[in-house]
Amino acid sequence: MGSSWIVDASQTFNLDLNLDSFRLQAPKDVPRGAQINFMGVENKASVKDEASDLKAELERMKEENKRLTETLSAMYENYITLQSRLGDVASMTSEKDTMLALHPSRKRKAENNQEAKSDVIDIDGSINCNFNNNNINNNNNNNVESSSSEDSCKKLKEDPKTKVSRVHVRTEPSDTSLVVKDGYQWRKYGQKVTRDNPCPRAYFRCSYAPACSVKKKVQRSAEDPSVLVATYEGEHNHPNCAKSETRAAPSKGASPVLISSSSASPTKTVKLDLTRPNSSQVAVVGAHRREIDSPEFQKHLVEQMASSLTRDPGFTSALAAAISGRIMRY
DNA sequence: CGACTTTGACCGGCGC
DNA sequence: GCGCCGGTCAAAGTCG
Repeated sequence: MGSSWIVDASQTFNLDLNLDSFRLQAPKDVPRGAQINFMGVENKASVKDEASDLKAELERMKEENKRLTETLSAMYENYITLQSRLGDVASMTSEKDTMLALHPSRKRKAENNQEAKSDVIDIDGSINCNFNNNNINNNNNNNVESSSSEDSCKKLKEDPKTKVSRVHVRTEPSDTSLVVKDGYQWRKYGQKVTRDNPCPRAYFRCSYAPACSVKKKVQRSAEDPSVLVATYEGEHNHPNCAKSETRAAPSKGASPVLISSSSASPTKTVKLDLTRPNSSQVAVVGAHRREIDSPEFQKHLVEQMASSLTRDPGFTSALAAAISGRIMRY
């Protein structure tokens, strides 16, 4: 009884238990009829008091619940505001990134710094970036500023034709796997803890076609562990293999809406958070209209959305409840 | 039994 | 030249 009440159901349950306990207090040797009488006469008043206390408690809890909900929504609004501000700050620091990229003598250090910075930009500012500049839609291969800072550094020695793209995926906090579902079949070949991030980085190779040289690195963001950062290197030389992917990547993986990289810009970062409704995602989609217009993308989008919904136990239970409710009504 | 994951060892590049 | 670091390899373990 000393414990706090959490949900209405538990209160009902506890109330019943309480009544049971009263019943149990009755002497066993008393005849049945007398037992009922015993309860009714001696404990009726105390049960009523108890019930009214619980009712008051319930009201208090409802009030507290309401307050907590309001606090939560206020915090969420603050979070969104901070995100947009951080995006502005990140765009201001992009000039510094470019300067660092132009001095490869400090390659490794610069790379680390830039990687950290690009995380900041991508995690919170991707939507702003996609909105406010035309880098992604701009089909200009030589636009150094449009590529990520990490890539601008590597470009100095890497094959410039190697495409590098990043996808940020928000996952459930409880989800510790490093699986990003993107419609392809991946084989993990290594995992390493890097210096700049306590979370391990997983290395994947495309296992669908042995000749496919695409590699994928997946690591949790150091700043927001709920965000998975998937870095793709190279290009698939085979069609998407979404149906066989379920075997390689079990159901627990995060499932982003895939925004494929194109030759337009060497590096492109897109974050689509399917775990919460966000009107700006529609805007991101708008920014990638050309890609989205393709039937392949639309098909994949539908598949991803369907699989996201069917994997969500909350959705399935709500669906089941809705269906059973309808059946009961009929 | 085959495909996949895990994980310690190894290798090469880079900075000092 | 040495040590650090990221990336890769490969044997052992796991799973369906």
